[in-house]
Amino acid sequence: MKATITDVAKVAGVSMKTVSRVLNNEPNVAAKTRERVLAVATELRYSPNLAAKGLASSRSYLVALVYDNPSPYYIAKIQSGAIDACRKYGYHLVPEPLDLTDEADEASQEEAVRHLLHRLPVDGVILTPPLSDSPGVVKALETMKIPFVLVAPSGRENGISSVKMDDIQAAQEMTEFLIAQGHKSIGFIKGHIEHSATALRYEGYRKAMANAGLPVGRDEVQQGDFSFRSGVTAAEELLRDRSARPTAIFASNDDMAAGVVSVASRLGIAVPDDLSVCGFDDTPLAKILFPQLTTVQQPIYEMGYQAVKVLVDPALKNKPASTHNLDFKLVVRDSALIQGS
Amino acid sequence: MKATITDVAKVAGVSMKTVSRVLNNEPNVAAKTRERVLAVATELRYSPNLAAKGLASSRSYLVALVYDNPSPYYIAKIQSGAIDACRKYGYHLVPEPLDLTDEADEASQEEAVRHLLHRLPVDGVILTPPLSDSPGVVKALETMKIPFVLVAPSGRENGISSVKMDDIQAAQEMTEFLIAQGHKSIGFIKGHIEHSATALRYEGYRKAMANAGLPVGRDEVQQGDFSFRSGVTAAEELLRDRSARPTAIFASNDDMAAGVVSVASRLGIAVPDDLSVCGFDDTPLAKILFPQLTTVQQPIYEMGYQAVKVLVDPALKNKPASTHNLDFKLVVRDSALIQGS
DNA sequence: AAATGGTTTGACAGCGCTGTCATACTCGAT
DNA sequence: ATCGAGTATGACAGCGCTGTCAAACCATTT
Repeated sequence: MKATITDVAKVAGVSMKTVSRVLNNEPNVAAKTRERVLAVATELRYSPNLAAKGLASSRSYLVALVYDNPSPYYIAKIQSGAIDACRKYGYHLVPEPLDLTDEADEASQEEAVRHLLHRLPVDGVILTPPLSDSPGVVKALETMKIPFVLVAPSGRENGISSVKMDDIQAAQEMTEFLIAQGHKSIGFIKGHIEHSATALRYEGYRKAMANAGLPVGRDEVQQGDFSFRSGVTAAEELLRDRSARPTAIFASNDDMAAGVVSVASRLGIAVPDDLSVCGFDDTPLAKILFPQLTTVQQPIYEMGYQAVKVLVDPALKNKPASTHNLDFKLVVRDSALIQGS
Repeated sequence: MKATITDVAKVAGVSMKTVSRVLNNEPNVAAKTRERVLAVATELRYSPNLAAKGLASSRSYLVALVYDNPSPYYIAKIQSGAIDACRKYGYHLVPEPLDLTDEADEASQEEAVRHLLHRLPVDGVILTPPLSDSPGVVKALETMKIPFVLVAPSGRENGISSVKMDDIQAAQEMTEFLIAQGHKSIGFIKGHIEHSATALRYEGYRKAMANAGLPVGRDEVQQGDFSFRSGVTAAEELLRDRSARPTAIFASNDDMAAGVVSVASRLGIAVPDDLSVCGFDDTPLAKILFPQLTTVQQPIYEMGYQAVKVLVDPALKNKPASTHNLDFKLVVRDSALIQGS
């Protein structure tokens, strides 16, 4: 049924070891031999047994994606990128949700991770936010000596590899875009206090406003929590004063931007004619909404892909920790259209 | 660092095999011995090496979730249920997206699956829609003799295990709910022609209408394709005639229902006062929309959980193929509220 | 006391592969 | 022709575990 290395070796008339060398692209094999082995392997439909490989080389060819993220959309995209990368390198991805809500203190978080990874010996771990900011989780991985990568961590952890996006820069560019449209009074809705992106996006907004010499009034910035409902509340506040309301609102995620749009339509404020609205994240919602949302597209898929690469690519593996900054993209749609176009 | 069975055996003063027996809950071990071994195992923080176990027993303790589904939300939920079940049974879940868009004919689909599963020897495969209706994929699994379960297949495949939900019944109950609200003219928007659920949901609608003795006018049923846009188009058609429009619209998924709601608000038709709207699926969108959508909640998580159970639970494994019908739930929200409440 | 049948235990091989190390082979320089 | 320094190949053990089968043990029954 399923061919083994021994079978291939026999048919090709070489030793198992040589077959192994060919299959793993090791050097020191004559071109002719390599060719022959390869031919036999495909003919016999040979495919390696991961368990045996793993046992012999004490590697598992498995990468764990550890997450504790409320957004299935975000995880799905990361996962999608990670799986594609895994396939390229002959690895497999094992998603491991980790519920830390019950583990308040650092020590028990550490224990939870340890327990999780004890069962499955993986060659690497990808930590997604908010886990990438959890000291307990990071510590567990360090003591277990399992290589890991942080996805979108907030701080500038040194000595740890990470893949991230420049939230500050993105928020800044989005704000600059609005300013370039002629807006002078731009409302901002902040995200959940505990989420690391919140501060970064706000900083980008402030920077852009400051650079343009535009004052930011106290009432122009509202606290939200990334939920639709908080967007509604914030928008009501922002749009309360008919005479002095902002001409644009930048919500720091799409859900809240959707809240803004819904309030605007209830109040009879036309978007984008009377009010431009921007979101952040480019969730599926952004395209479903009417009008469609101008937003920032994060390189989520790419982060997943890159994370795996950092872990398993022989060229990057075992190298000193590296930080990979991936590019975002401003997606301009109807909710904050270019004026006069 | 990591203890092996040999270590445990030595410390406990028994043979490796006995330790193995204890750890796998095999019978014929003296209670006292079992206890001692267990104690040593925990003391040594022993945890089995999956690769070695797999190699020796020619099992992998891995279950593949094979999908080709455009909806990340659906997959995420299935996956979540499947992972939880895997954890319970000591297995792990490996998601395997399978892009069949390039493989038109059955034979090449078969080959694609074979290739996919050739690399990773899994103990079972979960097929999600629309793959659960693909003859090529099913055939590949059959010839490879890999146990598999179908999630929400359309037909009544015999000899194959499946977990499903009764779409007909659900659509029927939703329609009956609307009828009970006093609606006599209920519009229906069908889903994508190629999707198996489309016909089932439509059938449920027709049944309910027929049972209530309500005629279904030609204009009352529109063809959609599960997209927001198609919901918009269908709603425009349904609501075109001001005088003879339906008082309720049942869209066969939430995205299309969202389309209906947006058209209604554009036309100044109040939901639910002038028009009740229902969806199907209970996607996150349903709660974000204003008004929130009355819809059908599918047991997606449960299907994932049950699927793994069928595959790995010793009590169900190797048993004749079984079909598991899981319960749906009508979620009544503002878009089709109970009258007068 | 011997025979019976069941329970408990262990010795050992081997799953399919890779790491290690020894051997054989190649070729340019002497 | 001879040597040395690679380059190419193979023999073999062993990764950590389980399946098989035989041995030892126990409590009955004759």
